[in-house]
Amino acid sequence: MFHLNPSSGVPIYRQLVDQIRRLIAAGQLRPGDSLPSVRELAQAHAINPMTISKAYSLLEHEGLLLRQRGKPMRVAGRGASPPSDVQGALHEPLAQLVAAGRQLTLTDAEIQEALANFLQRERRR
Amino acid sequence: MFHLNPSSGVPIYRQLVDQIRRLIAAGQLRPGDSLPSVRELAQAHAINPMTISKAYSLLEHEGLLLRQRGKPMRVAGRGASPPSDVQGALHEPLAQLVAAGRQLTLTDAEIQEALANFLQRERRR
DNA sequence: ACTTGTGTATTATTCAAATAATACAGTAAT
DNA sequence: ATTACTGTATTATTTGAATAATACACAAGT
Repeated sequence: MFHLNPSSGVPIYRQLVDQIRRLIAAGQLRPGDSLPSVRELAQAHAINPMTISKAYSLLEHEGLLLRQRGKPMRVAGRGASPPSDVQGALHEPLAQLVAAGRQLTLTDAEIQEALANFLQRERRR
Repeated sequence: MFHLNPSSGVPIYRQLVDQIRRLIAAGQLRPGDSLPSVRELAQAHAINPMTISKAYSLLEHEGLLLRQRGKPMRVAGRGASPPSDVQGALHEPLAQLVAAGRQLTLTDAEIQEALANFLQRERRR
């Protein structure tokens, strides 16, 4: 069900997180669907159950998965996710951008313009 | 001249590489300019000269810097400086920000608003 | 109660990347 | 030749993330 390559440079738990996120986004996994047990996956890929659990936990923290004690993880429903801390989650990338801009002696307006241009270009693709 | 944070999660040598790349792209550092000596930078930031050297070597390998035995590193290229490419210089931090925003399912306008807010707050400090 | 299935908290281990120590080689001025 | 600068090759050490071992808690069927 999943492609996990232990020697790819990308951590296994991250490969799993990315793949599950994509499957949910694409609708392959739908709200209510349950996921393979950590032991099942662990055995199939010859890795430790905790590695799978780590991936599941991250996705649960993101609001994409639901945990139910003693039962398998399930895909969460849409909009069922708790209100995310937008300012908090964006703080780091914002700070990075602004620091980079300042180092180039850009004004605030110029930084905003750079973002506007970037979004504009993306929209064109 | 540089902002190096040893406890940021991002390796120091990589922070340096990124910043120098941006400064060159934006024209802040021009062909022929020489860079601070590894010891100077190392002392200023209380880190090992080899860490700086590692950054310099990577940039030399990229063709952005020139090494001259016994002499300081210099920015590669000669003659007129290439046109300043602020947009290109900021591409990475911009992409990071937008990716984070998309992850939160924000609209482009909301991402721009978050930046505006951030700048506003900074101005107040 | 027992068995067999969930996930996971806690702790230990592994392993590779990042950093540092040391010694060396080139340049240039004195 | 000496001094005072450059950067770096080589080696060692540190550090932190990724992974694993172990033991535990809950659920559900028997």
